[in-house]
Amino acid sequence: METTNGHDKKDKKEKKEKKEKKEKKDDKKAEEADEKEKKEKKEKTETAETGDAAKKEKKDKGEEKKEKKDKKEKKDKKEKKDKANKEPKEKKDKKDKKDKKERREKRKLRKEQKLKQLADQRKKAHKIGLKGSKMLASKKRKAPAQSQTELKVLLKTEDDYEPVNRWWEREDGAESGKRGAKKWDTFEHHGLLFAPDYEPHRVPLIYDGERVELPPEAEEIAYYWTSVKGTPYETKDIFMKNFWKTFKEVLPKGSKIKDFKKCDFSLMADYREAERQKRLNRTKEEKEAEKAKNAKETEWFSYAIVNGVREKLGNYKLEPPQLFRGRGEHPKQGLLKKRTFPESVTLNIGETACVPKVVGMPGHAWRDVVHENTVQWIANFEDGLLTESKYVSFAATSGLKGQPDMLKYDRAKRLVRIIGSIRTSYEKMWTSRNVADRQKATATYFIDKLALRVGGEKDTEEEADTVGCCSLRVEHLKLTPPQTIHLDFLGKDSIRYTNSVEVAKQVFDNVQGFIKGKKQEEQVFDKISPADLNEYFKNFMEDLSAKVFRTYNASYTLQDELNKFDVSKRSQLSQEQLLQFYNDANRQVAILCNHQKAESKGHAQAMEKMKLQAKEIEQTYKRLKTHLHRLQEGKASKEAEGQKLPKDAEGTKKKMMEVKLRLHKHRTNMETREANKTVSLGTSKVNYMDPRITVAFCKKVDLAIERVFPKTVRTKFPWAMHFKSTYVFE
DNA sequence: TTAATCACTTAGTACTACTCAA
DNA sequence: TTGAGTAGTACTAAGTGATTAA
Repeated sequence: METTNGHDKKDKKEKKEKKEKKEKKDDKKAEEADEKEKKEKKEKTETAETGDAAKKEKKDKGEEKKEKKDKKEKKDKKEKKDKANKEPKEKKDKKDKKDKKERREKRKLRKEQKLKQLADQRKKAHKIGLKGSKMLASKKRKAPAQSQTELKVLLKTEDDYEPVNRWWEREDGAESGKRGAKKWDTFEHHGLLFAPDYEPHRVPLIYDGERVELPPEAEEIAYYWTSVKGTPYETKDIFMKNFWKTFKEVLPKGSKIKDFKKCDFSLMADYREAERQKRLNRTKEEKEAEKAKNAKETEWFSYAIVNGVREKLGNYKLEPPQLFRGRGEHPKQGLLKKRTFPESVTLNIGETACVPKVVGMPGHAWRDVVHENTVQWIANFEDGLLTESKYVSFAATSGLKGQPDMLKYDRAKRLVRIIGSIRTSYEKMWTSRNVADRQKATATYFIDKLALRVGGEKDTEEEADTVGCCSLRVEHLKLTPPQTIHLDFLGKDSIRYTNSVEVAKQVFDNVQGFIKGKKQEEQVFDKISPADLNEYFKNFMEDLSAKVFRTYNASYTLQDELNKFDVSKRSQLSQEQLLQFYNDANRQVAILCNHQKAESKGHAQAMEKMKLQAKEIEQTYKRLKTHLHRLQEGKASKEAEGQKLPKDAEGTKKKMMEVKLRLHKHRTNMETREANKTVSLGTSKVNYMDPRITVAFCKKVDLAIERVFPKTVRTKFPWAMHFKSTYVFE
């Protein structure tokens, strides 16, 4: 048990007294500093305003008042201090506390007054500024820009800024970023924004050549169908079948609509298109006004306050009803994803916070309200179709998302240090007598070398049939001796992965052994699951799992590619060329992780056009070359006039250089476009590559960070921006 | 021990606003 | 000035991995 002796008590008393003295001193200092700042700011502001006599008088009067006020305050303070000194210790302590509180409140009040005063001044100054500018305009416009700029600078107060939430500098960051850790003590938000009601348009459907007006319920489903017009869903069998099933269910009894093929939705589709055009044709002002109106309406919902700090939310708008657009061969695509009502929503909020009202849905109520401070969601709701619940959480720019994200890159960085021992381990294990161990080692090899996802089990009746490493089937592999494996399967989002790799001889032999005697639809790694692999990884690092390998691989590859940059040639390169170098590195990562995108509609056509343009440029160059020869032989004058060619050899040479450069630029452009036609660079940038590597590279070669990180990415990684050019991912 | 659930990250698509060359 | 192409962003589907329940 802890004990306290007399000496300790004395020490404590002394310390306490010292502390109190210090606090008093600090309070006084703070007050003085406040006053000084106030005075200075006021002086500056007022000087900047106009400087005319009337204003000065006001200022003088104001100062007089302020001085009187100051004196009074000082007098009050002195009196209190004297009085306090005379009082007994206990009373004095109480009194001190009370005084401190009072002082705090006074300071707060003064601050508010100051802010109000400054805001008033700003309003005044704005008026004066306007007046001033008009006056100046009539008087030869004497440097109006300068005086106005000054006003702007001086009139900014703390009112104009929100303190930066430097969550990455918090000492408890590493702990609070972990899953299951306490996220908040106080937590409030305004609930969710429900999707607007469907508004019937009464545009008929044409059935078998006849116009049929549908009841609102059926019209709504039919109208959703027109939203997939022009997309691949329109012609997909599962989608059509499921839509028809949904549509039939809402048709009135005895409806003559019996056959999907006889349904013509074109009038509705035209109506949708007309509405879209109407929106597109709005004037700039109309668009801006609507944007501002929407922003005002949604602002209320878009932030939460976590431990007193404002944090941006992500998907606070609930998903509107629509036909489900599952990827690949998802068995449920085309079915209706129903509207979400408050009765399907559970809110998570601080115990002492006000439970937000259900806005726009009179008579409805939240399903439940909970106070879970170990999770990062503000609400969860049942999906209107799938048997899962979805979460409403914070934006990627928030601290709550940023903290674990930052830890993710540190985890991948720690993997760099132990990857050697992991490789030694699995290379030893791949010859084990135990099949499960051999499979574990071989699967780890694929995850390590090819950055494959781990590949969990899936319910193919509810989801599309896609696979990852552990769920690979015999049909997905082809083996070519001595040691090449061809992979061809549909991965996440039904994106096709094709790759032919020369693997280690032992890996080749193992895979050959695993698939021997198995049917095409049987699993290659039938003795292991993702959980087994993750358990194995825990032997090397407490928080290592299969997905860390992808982060590690992406970051390592990026750094490796960027290291190829020859700094000695830096001065010869433009920002465009530097950007291209970076994007090439980024592309290597995207290819490794198999990040794809659909080829844009006009790609082939655009490429054809570019090829023609390239030919034209080539011809121009040839023509110039011939022209130069003729000029040198003294024959070219007539042709030069007809074709607008330069009149002398020097001019022609100069023109030739220009055309050559243009051709080079054009060809590079074509190559890049072709190389990027199905490669998506953004996914690895946002999710996989350690941002510090990019920041360091940009600083090293003097490439503007905005060229590689758009605003959203920059605000997602504020913690990475201050790293130096010497940062290394190792 | 296995399956189900929960909580989170990763992913491509669709749309809009912006940019730049013709 | 226009229109094609691109960048940026909102949206939401589809993964992973830890925890809980059976």
